Amino acid sequence: MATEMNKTYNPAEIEDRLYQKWMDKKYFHAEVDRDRKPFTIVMPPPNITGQLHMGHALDNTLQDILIRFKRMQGYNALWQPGTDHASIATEVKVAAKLREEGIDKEELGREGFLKRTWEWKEEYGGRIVSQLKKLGSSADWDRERFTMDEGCSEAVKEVFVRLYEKGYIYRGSRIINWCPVCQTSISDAEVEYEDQHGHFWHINYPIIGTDRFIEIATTRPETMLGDTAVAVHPEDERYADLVGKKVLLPLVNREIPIVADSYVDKEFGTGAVKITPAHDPNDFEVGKRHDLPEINIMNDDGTINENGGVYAGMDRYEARKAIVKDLEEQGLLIRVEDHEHNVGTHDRCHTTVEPLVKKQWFVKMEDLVGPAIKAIETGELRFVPEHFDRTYLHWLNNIRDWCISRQLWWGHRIPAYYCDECGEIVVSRETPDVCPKCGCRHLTQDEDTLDTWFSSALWPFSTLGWPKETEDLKYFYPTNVLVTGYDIIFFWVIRMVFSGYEHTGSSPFRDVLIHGLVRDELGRKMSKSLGNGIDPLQVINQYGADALRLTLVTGNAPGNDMRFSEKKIIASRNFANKVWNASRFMLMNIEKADLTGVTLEELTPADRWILSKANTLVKDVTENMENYDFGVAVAKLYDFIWEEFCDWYIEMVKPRLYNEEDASKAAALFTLKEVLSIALKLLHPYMPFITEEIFCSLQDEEDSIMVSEWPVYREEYHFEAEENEVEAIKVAVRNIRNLRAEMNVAPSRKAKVFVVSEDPVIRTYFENSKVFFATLGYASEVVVQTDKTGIDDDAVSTIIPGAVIYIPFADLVDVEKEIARLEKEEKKLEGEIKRASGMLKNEKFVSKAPAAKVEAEKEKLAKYTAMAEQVKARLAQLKK
RNA sequence: GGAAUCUUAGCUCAGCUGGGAGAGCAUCUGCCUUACAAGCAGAGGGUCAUAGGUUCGAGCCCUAUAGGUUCCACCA
Repeated sequence: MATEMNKTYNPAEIEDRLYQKWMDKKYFHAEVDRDRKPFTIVMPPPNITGQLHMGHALDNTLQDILIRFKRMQGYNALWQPGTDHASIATEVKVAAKLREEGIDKEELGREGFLKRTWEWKEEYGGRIVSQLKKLGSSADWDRERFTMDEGCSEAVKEVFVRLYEKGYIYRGSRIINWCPVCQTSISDAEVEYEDQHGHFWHINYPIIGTDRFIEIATTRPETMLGDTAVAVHPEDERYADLVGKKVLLPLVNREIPIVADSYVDKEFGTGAVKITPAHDPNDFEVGKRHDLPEINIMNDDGTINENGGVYAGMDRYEARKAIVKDLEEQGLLIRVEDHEHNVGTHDRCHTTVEPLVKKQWFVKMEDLVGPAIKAIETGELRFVPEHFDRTYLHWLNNIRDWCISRQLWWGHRIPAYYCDECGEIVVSRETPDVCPKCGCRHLTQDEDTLDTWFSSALWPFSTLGWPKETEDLKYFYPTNVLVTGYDIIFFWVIRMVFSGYEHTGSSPFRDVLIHGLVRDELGRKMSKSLGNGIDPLQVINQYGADALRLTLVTGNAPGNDMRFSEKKIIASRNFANKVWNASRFMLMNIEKADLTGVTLEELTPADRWILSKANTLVKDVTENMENYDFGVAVAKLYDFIWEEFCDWYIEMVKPRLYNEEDASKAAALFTLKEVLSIALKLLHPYMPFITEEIFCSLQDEEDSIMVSEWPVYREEYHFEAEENEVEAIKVAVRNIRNLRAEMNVAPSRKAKVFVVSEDPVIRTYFENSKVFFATLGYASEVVVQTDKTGIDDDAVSTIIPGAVIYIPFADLVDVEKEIARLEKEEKKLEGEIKRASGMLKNEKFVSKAPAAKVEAEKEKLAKYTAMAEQVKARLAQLKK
């Protein structure tokens, strides 16, 4: 395989093949194993209507990174996948499809509609799953679940009955948010507020028994049809004498009272408010306080009903126009102002929501939420980044009862039955045959279904078998971490947490890793309407899943939004190619080599240096990954692989590999293989495909990198002295390159390099490194000596700590330029000296700073002082 | 109205418990050096939003201000 490797990495050739291999080998599958520690993540179930978008790609990449990391660390790692039935989204989609076929949902009937929806689910529900696979997701697909499968449905029923029996679920007439288009109630969380231009209509209501009027102002004149009072503030002198009087509601000619209620803001509008208890949440409360009738004037589709008199049958906006016109004709409309206001809309269809009084099912939240609040204090639940616990707590502390019934067909039908004879409500796991109260056999099940999130709330345990006490549940639950976006904390995270405590006695997960949104290049949200969405599948096809994954994690800190762009993808693709070529280089050289029996004693300082660096990398990457700092971890990996390993180590090693006589060739190959293998393993969670492909060509004995052992820090790989040694050589090489570049010396022009040092340790460094120092420093010969014997006075030079390096370029030297270069160096050193000595002269620094810090500064000062002296001496010589 | 968060190189962003400002892209100079031109070597570029404070020492901690983003609440 080695010699067949392409010059550039081609992901399309390998990704599907490797994914199939992983599936065939069951690497993603986890079984209960009491001898191993579990590590569990539940996948936020994507909607069956969904198409993979960048948000999914980010969310699932993060989870896959974690699960692959933990799996390699030896945990029994389970990533539990599945899909969500997405009640409204799916129902709307299927209804639309039926309409295209000329079929009306209502005519088809509930049963027929559900049959068609299940068929639709079978056909399209798996689409998002196959897309997640393209991304490389190592979820346990054998355990794939669906929120409406048998087990999850049983869990839902169980929870409903239990909560009902404990008094947490009740049915009542309350003001709820109604979507006239979807024709269902929705919860507060599903209402999205939008700024809209509107008007403020000032209307005169005539006061009965006088010739006076009271002026009210409204943004929704059509609701006056349902007015049952006018309210003023109790301390408003302007209206004090009017409280208790009655007004004649215009157009409707209903007598309604003027009441005093502190809800009214004296300063706002006219200080008098029309009260429509059936169509406004605040008015509803006022109505309750003053015992006002609730007059519903609207049908479910947003048209005016029979209570609206002549306006009956009109759409709510038509009625508004008509009413304004009629008021104007009667001279009751005083003026119209422009008005900016926030209007609640349905988050699915963006229709303006209509507050209506309806009989619905609710979950009483106050007591249920207690443990979820406490979980933050006790640390049983932790947000990453931490500040999201404030968002979470704020919502919990202000929570209102959760409206859970939906007037939809696709979903879990509410397990409540009504007796046709006596009206008794029976909530039961089984369909009851007889009414427990009157004994008749005429019971009808509630027509409504439950909010989609009611079942999602149970996802972490329903997928593991709850309410049965399964082995899976006992072993894999509670799960370790939940990965999700901040946009879903209210909908989902909170509801899972209180459900977990209520039904299983513990938080469903310990950590919640929050990520941000993937935005477009200009920082805008990716959306269908803007058409600025980038299709992850297209990116995968063009650049590979690994490049996509890498792009999504680089430079991305937890909780922060990121911008996605073609440029970033290309950078990631280039890195993949870099890794590919480094491996190609290795494989081209390793073929004939026999590495058995190579010991650490045989390694050169360069080998030990890179091994030691790799060892540190293992520690850094592991630590950062444990803290969910994937962006930091991957940056360290990137830098190590590209700079240290490719640009330095591989270049250092080339002379040894190209020389058949070199006795340390095997040591070099051993090191290359060892370091590359470590780096690939660390990189695998981020870039699973390319690392697997290379690893398999590298290792014969192991099946797959994804089940290989995660590297650990090894004391025997720690070589501090060699690290210092090679770093010193790197400084020398860099100085020489810089010097040559500034003098415009072509790389092809080699020159003799003299290293002059009185320090025997430094001299040994260069003796040890001659083999690569020569090539990296473009030297025809490297001479290490203790003094300047035999070096031309006008050789160019560069000063490094402990040594001066001379390169005789007789014909090239421009003394003026050389002096200028050295003076620049001198100035730089003097700056350093000033800084260090300044700190050391500060008594407070010396007495208060940690001793190690003070010591380090002293050493630096000595080093720079010595170097500055060398520079000065050299300058004096040149200026002679 | 309340809250969170951000403001660091031309652009996009890192910067871990406070201890000499980083990366990628872009720019400029050289290189087709037998792993890679999707590459190599070198260079330039930042009063870390502003003003105070704490500290021996602040990009990092505290306070205020300005601007951006987001969330929550909402006056009819």
